[in-house]
Amino acid sequence: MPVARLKPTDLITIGEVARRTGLSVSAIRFYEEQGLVEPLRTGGNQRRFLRSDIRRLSFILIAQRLGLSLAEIASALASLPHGRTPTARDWEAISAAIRARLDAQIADLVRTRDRLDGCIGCGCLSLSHCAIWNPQDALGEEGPGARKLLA
Amino acid sequence: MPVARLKPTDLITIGEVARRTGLSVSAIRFYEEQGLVEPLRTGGNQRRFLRSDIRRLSFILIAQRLGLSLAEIASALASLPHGRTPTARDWEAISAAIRARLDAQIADLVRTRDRLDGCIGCGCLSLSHCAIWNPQDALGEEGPGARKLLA
DNA sequence: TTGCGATCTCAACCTAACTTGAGGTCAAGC
DNA sequence: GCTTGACCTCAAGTTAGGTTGAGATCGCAA
Repeated sequence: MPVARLKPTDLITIGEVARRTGLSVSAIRFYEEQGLVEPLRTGGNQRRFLRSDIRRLSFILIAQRLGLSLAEIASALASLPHGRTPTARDWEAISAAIRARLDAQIADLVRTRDRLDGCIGCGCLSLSHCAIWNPQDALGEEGPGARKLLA
Repeated sequence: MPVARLKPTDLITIGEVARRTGLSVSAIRFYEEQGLVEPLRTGGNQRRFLRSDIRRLSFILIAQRLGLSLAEIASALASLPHGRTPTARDWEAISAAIRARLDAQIADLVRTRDRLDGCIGCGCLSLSHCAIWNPQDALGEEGPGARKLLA
Protein backbone atom coordinates (compact mmCIF):
# COMPACT_ATOMS: atom_id res chain seq x y z
CA MET A 1 0.00 0.00 0.00
CA PRO A 2 1.31 3.36 -0.91
CA VAL A 3 1.92 5.64 1.98
CA ALA A 4 0.20 8.96 1.53
CA ARG A 5 2.74 11.68 0.99
CA LEU A 6 2.51 14.81 3.01
CA LYS A 7 1.34 17.56 0.81
CA PRO A 8 2.58 20.95 1.92
CA THR A 9 -1.03 21.95 2.46
CA ASP A 10 -1.34 19.30 5.14
CA LEU A 11 1.26 20.96 7.27
CA ILE A 12 -0.02 23.64 9.56
CA THR A 13 1.94 26.44 11.16
CA ILE A 14 1.80 27.07 14.86
CA GLY A 15 -0.06 30.31 14.33
CA GLU A 16 -2.71 28.55 12.34
CA VAL A 17 -3.04 25.85 15.00
CA ALA A 18 -3.40 28.56 17.61
CA ARG A 19 -6.12 30.21 15.58
CA ARG A 20 -7.97 26.96 15.12
CA THR A 21 -7.78 25.68 18.66
CA GLY A 22 -8.02 28.94 20.51
CA LEU A 23 -4.79 28.16 22.31
CA SER A 24 -2.02 30.69 22.47
CA VAL A 25 1.14 30.06 20.53
CA SER A 26 3.13 29.97 23.72
CA ALA A 27 0.78 27.40 25.23
CA ILE A 28 1.23 25.14 22.22
CA ARG A 29 4.98 25.40 22.49
CA PHE A 30 4.65 24.65 26.17
CA TYR A 31 2.60 21.54 25.40
CA GLU A 32 5.26 20.36 23.04
CA GLU A 33 7.82 20.87 25.74
CA GLN A 34 5.68 18.70 27.98
CA GLY A 35 5.59 16.00 25.37
CA LEU A 36 1.92 16.38 24.56
CA VAL A 37 2.45 17.01 20.87
CA GLU A 38 5.39 16.40 18.58
CA PRO A 39 5.20 18.61 15.53
CA LEU A 40 7.49 18.14 12.56
CA ARG A 41 10.04 20.80 11.71
CA THR A 42 10.84 22.57 8.50
CA GLY A 43 14.39 22.91 7.27
CA GLY A 44 14.37 26.28 8.94
CA ASN A 45 13.35 24.72 12.27
CA GLN A 46 9.81 25.98 12.30
CA ARG A 47 7.07 23.75 13.63
CA ARG A 48 4.63 22.17 11.24
CA PHE A 49 1.60 20.37 12.63
CA LEU A 50 -0.59 17.67 11.19
CA ARG A 51 -4.33 17.92 11.16
CA SER A 52 -4.47 15.20 13.79
CA ASP A 53 -2.48 17.40 16.11
CA ILE A 54 -5.35 19.81 16.20
CA ARG A 55 -7.64 17.05 17.38
CA ARG A 56 -5.01 16.00 19.84
CA LEU A 57 -4.82 19.51 21.23
CA SER A 58 -8.59 19.72 21.39
CA PHE A 59 -8.59 16.48 23.31
CA ILE A 60 -6.13 18.01 25.72
CA LEU A 61 -8.39 21.02 26.20
CA ILE A 62 -11.36 18.83 26.89
CA ALA A 63 -9.55 16.56 29.28
CA GLN A 64 -8.23 19.60 31.07
CA ARG A 65 -11.71 20.99 31.23
CA LEU A 66 -12.77 17.74 32.83
CA GLY A 67 -10.27 18.23 35.58
CA LEU A 68 -7.22 16.30 34.48
CA SER A 69 -3.81 17.82 34.91
CA LEU A 70 -1.46 18.01 31.98
CA ALA A 71 0.59 15.26 33.56
CA GLU A 72 -2.40 12.96 33.67
CA ILE A 73 -3.32 13.82 30.13
CA ALA A 74 0.22 13.14 29.05
CA SER A 75 0.17 9.70 30.59
CA ALA A 76 -3.21 8.93 29.07
CA LEU A 77 -1.91 9.91 25.66
CA ALA A 78 1.36 8.13 26.22
CA SER A 79 -0.45 4.82 26.58
CA LEU A 80 -1.58 5.17 23.00
CA PRO A 81 0.50 4.18 19.99
CA HIS A 82 2.94 6.90 19.16
CA GLY A 83 1.41 9.99 17.79
CA ARG A 84 -2.05 8.58 17.69
CA THR A 85 -4.94 10.76 18.60
CA PRO A 86 -7.44 8.93 20.79
CA THR A 87 -10.06 6.92 18.96
CA ALA A 88 -13.58 6.32 20.20
CA ARG A 89 -12.48 3.19 22.00
CA ASP A 90 -9.58 4.90 23.72
CA TRP A 91 -11.86 7.70 24.63
CA GLU A 92 -14.34 5.31 26.18
CA ALA A 93 -11.73 3.98 28.56
CA ILE A 94 -10.38 7.35 29.47
CA SER A 95 -13.80 8.85 29.92
CA ALA A 96 -14.89 6.15 32.32
CA ALA A 97 -12.12 7.19 34.65
CA ILE A 98 -13.01 10.82 34.23
CA ARG A 99 -16.63 10.05 34.93
CA ALA A 100 -15.77 8.52 38.27
CA ARG A 101 -13.79 11.58 39.10
CA LEU A 102 -16.62 13.91 38.22
CA ASP A 103 -19.02 11.87 40.31
CA ALA A 104 -16.77 12.16 43.30
CA GLN A 105 -16.35 15.89 42.85
CA ILE A 106 -20.07 16.41 42.54
CA ALA A 107 -20.85 14.27 45.55
CA ASP A 108 -18.32 16.19 47.55
CA LEU A 109 -19.72 19.57 46.58
CA VAL A 110 -23.29 18.48 47.23
CA ARG A 111 -22.32 17.21 50.64
CA THR A 112 -20.65 20.49 51.36
CA ARG A 113 -23.64 22.45 50.19
CA ASP A 114 -26.00 20.46 52.34
CA ARG A 115 -23.76 21.05 55.26
CA LEU A 116 -23.66 24.72 54.53
CA ASP A 117 -27.44 24.86 54.38
CA GLY A 118 -27.70 23.20 57.73
CA CYS A 119 -25.29 25.71 59.07
CA ILE A 120 -27.21 28.70 57.77
CA GLY A 121 -30.33 27.32 59.34
CA CYS A 122 -28.83 26.55 62.68
CA GLY A 123 -27.20 29.94 62.94
CA CYS A 124 -24.48 28.47 64.98
CA LEU A 125 -20.90 29.54 65.04
CA SER A 126 -21.33 28.92 68.68
CA LEU A 127 -19.48 25.95 67.35
CA SER A 128 -18.91 22.47 68.65
CA HIS A 129 -22.06 21.00 67.16
CA CYS A 130 -22.08 22.42 63.68
CA ALA A 131 -21.59 20.05 60.79
CA ILE A 132 -19.56 22.42 58.74
CA TRP A 133 -17.40 23.58 61.56
CA ASN A 134 -16.93 20.09 62.78
CA PRO A 135 -16.62 17.72 59.90
CA GLN A 136 -15.80 14.27 61.21
CA ASP A 137 -15.70 12.51 57.92
CA ALA A 138 -13.22 13.16 55.17
CA LEU A 139 -14.38 16.31 53.50
CA GLY A 140 -12.74 15.30 50.28
CA GLU A 141 -9.24 16.38 49.68
CA GLU A 142 -8.02 19.09 47.46
CA GLY A 143 -5.43 20.69 49.63
CA PRO A 144 -2.53 19.24 51.52
CA GLY A 145 -4.61 16.86 53.57
CA ALA A 146 -7.54 17.28 55.85
CA ARG A 147 -7.36 19.80 58.58
CA LYS A 148 -8.75 19.70 62.03
CA LEU A 149 -11.31 22.43 62.29
CA LEU A 150 -11.96 24.20 65.51
CA ALA A 151 -9.94 24.52 68.57
CA MET B 1 -17.15 49.88 82.08
CA PRO B 2 -13.89 48.22 82.94
CA VAL B 3 -12.04 46.75 80.05
CA ALA B 4 -11.13 43.17 80.71
CA ARG B 5 -7.40 42.84 81.13
CA LEU B 6 -5.56 40.26 79.15
CA LYS B 7 -4.47 37.58 81.47
CA PRO B 8 -1.30 35.86 80.29
CA THR B 9 -3.28 32.66 80.02
CA ASP B 10 -5.44 34.23 77.34
CA LEU B 11 -2.50 34.67 75.03
CA ILE B 12 -1.68 31.74 72.85
CA THR B 13 1.60 30.97 71.17
CA ILE B 14 1.79 30.22 67.49
CA GLY B 15 2.69 26.62 68.16
CA GLU B 16 -0.38 26.20 70.27
CA VAL B 17 -2.56 27.79 67.63
CA ALA B 18 -1.07 25.43 65.08
CA ARG B 19 -1.83 22.48 67.30
CA ARG B 20 -5.39 23.61 67.84
CA THR B 21 -6.25 24.47 64.27
CA GLY B 22 -4.26 21.86 62.45
CA LEU B 23 -2.51 24.56 60.47
CA SER B 24 1.22 24.61 60.14
CA VAL B 25 3.14 27.32 61.89
CA SER B 26 4.38 28.59 58.55
CA ALA B 27 0.85 28.79 57.18
CA ILE B 28 -0.24 30.87 60.14
CA ARG B 29 2.64 33.24 59.65
CA PHE B 30 1.74 33.38 55.99
CA TYR B 31 -1.84 34.27 56.84
CA GLU B 32 -0.65 37.07 59.04
CA GLU B 33 1.46 38.32 56.17
CA GLN B 34 -1.69 38.33 54.05
CA GLY B 35 -3.49 40.36 56.67
CA LEU B 36 -5.87 37.61 57.71
CA VAL B 37 -4.88 37.68 61.36
CA GLU B 38 -3.10 40.25 63.47
CA PRO B 39 -1.60 38.67 66.51
CA LEU B 40 -0.15 40.71 69.34
CA ARG B 41 3.56 40.61 70.02
CA THR B 42 5.51 40.03 73.20
CA GLY B 43 8.35 42.31 74.18
CA GLY B 44 10.59 39.75 72.54
CA ASN B 45 8.64 39.98 69.29
CA GLN B 46 6.96 36.64 69.53
CA ARG B 47 3.38 36.31 68.33
CA ARG B 48 0.60 35.91 70.84
CA PHE B 49 -2.89 35.07 69.65
CA LEU B 50 -6.27 35.61 71.20
CA ARG B 51 -8.81 32.87 71.47
CA SER B 52 -10.87 34.59 68.84
CA ASP B 53 -8.00 34.25 66.41
CA ILE B 54 -8.43 30.53 66.51
CA ARG B 55 -12.04 30.90 65.44
CA ARG B 56 -10.94 33.35 62.84
CA LEU B 57 -8.45 30.89 61.45
CA SER B 58 -11.02 28.14 61.52
CA PHE B 59 -13.32 30.38 59.57
CA ILE B 60 -10.59 30.83 57.03
CA LEU B 61 -10.17 27.10 56.71
CA ILE B 62 -13.85 26.59 56.16
CA ALA B 63 -14.18 29.37 53.65
CA GLN B 64 -11.21 27.98 51.82
CA ARG B 65 -12.75 24.58 51.88
CA LEU B 66 -15.82 26.11 50.32
CA GLY B 67 -13.79 27.36 47.44
CA LEU B 68 -12.90 30.92 48.35
CA SER B 69 -9.43 32.17 47.70
CA LEU B 70 -7.48 33.77 50.50
CA ALA B 71 -7.99 37.12 48.80
CA GLU B 72 -11.74 36.70 48.86
CA ILE B 73 -11.65 35.59 52.44
CA ALA B 74 -9.54 38.57 53.31
CA SER B 75 -12.03 40.94 51.77
CA ALA B 76 -14.93 39.22 53.48
CA LEU B 77 -13.18 39.58 56.80
CA ALA B 78 -12.12 43.11 56.02
CA SER B 79 -15.73 44.18 55.75
CA LEU B 80 -16.18 43.32 59.39
CA PRO B 81 -15.29 45.61 62.25
CA HIS B 82 -11.59 45.47 62.90
CA GLY B 83 -10.44 42.24 64.36
CA ARG B 84 -13.90 40.87 64.72
CA THR B 85 -14.49 37.23 64.03
CA PRO B 86 -17.66 36.66 62.03
CA THR B 87 -20.82 36.32 64.05
CA ALA B 88 -23.80 34.23 63.05
CA ARG B 89 -25.29 37.16 61.19
CA ASP B 90 -22.11 37.89 59.30
CA TRP B 91 -21.84 34.26 58.50
CA GLU B 92 -25.32 34.18 57.11
CA ALA B 93 -24.52 36.86 54.58
CA ILE B 94 -21.24 35.36 53.59
CA SER B 95 -22.62 31.88 53.32
CA ALA B 96 -25.42 32.95 51.03
CA ALA B 97 -22.84 34.08 48.53
CA ILE B 98 -20.89 30.90 48.97
CA ARG B 99 -24.02 28.89 48.50
CA ALA B 100 -24.64 30.47 45.12
CA ARG B 101 -21.14 29.67 44.15
CA LEU B 102 -21.45 26.05 45.15
CA ASP B 103 -24.69 25.77 43.21
CA ALA B 104 -23.03 27.09 40.11
CA GLN B 105 -20.09 24.75 40.47
CA ILE B 106 -22.34 21.77 40.96
CA ALA B 107 -24.55 22.68 38.02
CA ASP B 108 -21.51 23.05 35.88
CA LEU B 109 -20.06 19.71 36.85
CA VAL B 110 -23.37 17.95 36.40
CA ARG B 111 -23.76 19.45 32.98
CA THR B 112 -20.31 18.30 32.09
CA ARG B 113 -20.97 14.82 33.37
CA ASP B 114 -24.16 14.54 31.37
CA ARG B 115 -22.32 15.65 28.33
CA LEU B 116 -19.62 13.13 28.97
CA ASP B 117 -22.21 10.37 29.30
CA GLY B 118 -23.77 11.34 26.02
CA CYS B 119 -20.37 11.23 24.48
CA ILE B 120 -19.57 7.78 25.77
CA GLY B 121 -22.83 6.56 24.39
CA CYS B 122 -22.51 8.15 21.00
CA GLY B 123 -18.99 6.88 20.54
CA CYS B 124 -18.21 9.85 18.42
CA LEU B 125 -14.92 11.65 18.21
CA SER B 126 -15.80 11.84 14.58
CA LEU B 127 -16.48 15.26 15.96
CA SER B 128 -18.63 18.10 14.74
CA HIS B 129 -21.81 16.90 16.41
CA CYS B 130 -20.62 15.86 19.84
CA ALA B 131 -21.81 17.88 22.79
CA ILE B 132 -18.58 17.66 24.68
CA TRP B 133 -16.39 18.36 21.72
CA ASN B 134 -18.60 21.16 20.61
CA PRO B 135 -19.88 23.06 23.57
CA GLN B 136 -21.75 26.11 22.40
CA ASP B 137 -22.66 27.48 25.76
CA ALA B 138 -20.23 28.80 28.30
CA LEU B 139 -18.65 25.77 29.89
CA GLY B 140 -17.94 27.65 33.07
CA GLU B 141 -14.65 29.35 33.47
CA GLU B 142 -11.72 28.31 35.47
CA GLY B 143 -8.89 29.12 33.17
CA PRO B 144 -8.00 32.26 31.31
CA GLY B 145 -11.26 32.48 29.46
CA ALA B 146 -13.20 30.08 27.33
CA ARG B 147 -11.48 28.33 24.51
CA LYS B 148 -12.77 27.39 21.15
CA LEU B 149 -12.79 23.64 20.92
CA LEU B 150 -12.26 21.88 17.68
CA ALA B 151 -10.70 23.01 14.50
C1' DT C 1 22.30 31.25 84.88
C1' DT C 2 22.31 28.11 81.68
C1' DG C 3 20.22 25.00 78.51
C1' DC C 4 17.31 24.19 74.84
C1' DG C 5 12.99 23.97 72.54
C1' DA C 6 10.09 27.34 70.52
C1' DT C 7 10.19 31.52 67.87
C1' DC C 8 11.82 35.07 65.00
C1' DT C 9 13.03 37.14 60.09
C1' DC C 10 14.22 36.85 55.49
C1' DA C 11 15.16 34.76 51.35
C1' DA C 12 14.71 31.06 48.46
C1' DC C 13 12.22 27.24 46.75
C1' DC C 14 7.98 24.52 45.22
C1' DT C 15 4.04 23.08 41.66
C1' DA C 16 1.07 24.09 37.71
C1' DA C 17 0.38 26.11 33.68
C1' DC C 18 1.63 29.34 31.26
C1' DT C 19 3.25 34.35 29.66
C1' DT C 20 6.70 37.77 28.56
C1' DG C 21 10.88 39.58 26.75
C1' DA C 22 15.24 39.69 24.45
C1' DG C 23 17.69 38.82 20.63
C1' DG C 24 17.82 36.42 16.38
C1' DT C 25 15.87 33.72 12.02
C1' DC C 26 12.42 32.29 8.31
C1' DA C 27 9.69 32.72 4.42
C1' DA C 28 6.50 34.85 1.39
C1' DG C 29 5.11 38.81 -1.31
C1' DC C 30 6.40 42.75 -4.05
C1' DG D 1 16.56 41.25 -2.95
C1' DC D 2 14.22 43.42 0.58
C1' DT D 3 10.80 44.03 3.85
C1' DT D 4 7.85 42.33 7.26
C1' DG D 5 5.22 39.43 9.90
C1' DA D 6 5.53 35.00 11.75
C1' DC D 7 8.73 32.00 14.07
C1' DC D 8 12.66 30.42 16.84
C1' DT D 9 15.15 29.61 21.62
C1' DC D 10 16.09 30.41 26.22
C1' DA D 11 15.58 32.62 30.52
C1' DA D 12 12.88 34.74 33.68
C1' DG D 13 8.42 36.21 35.54
C1' DT D 14 3.56 35.24 37.23
C1' DT D 15 -0.18 33.56 40.73
C1' DA D 16 -1.64 30.85 44.71
C1' DG D 17 -0.61 29.02 48.72
C1' DG D 18 2.44 27.77 51.01
C1' DT D 19 7.29 25.10 52.67
C1' DT D 20 12.21 24.97 53.80
C1' DG D 21 16.48 26.53 55.62
C1' DA D 22 19.85 29.58 57.76
C1' DG D 23 21.12 32.04 61.41
C1' DA D 24 19.67 34.63 65.39
C1' DT D 25 16.73 35.29 69.61
C1' DC D 26 13.16 34.17 73.34
C1' DG D 27 11.58 32.52 77.41
C1' DC D 28 10.69 29.00 80.73
C1' DA D 29 12.38 25.72 83.91
C1' DA D 30 15.82 23.54 86.59
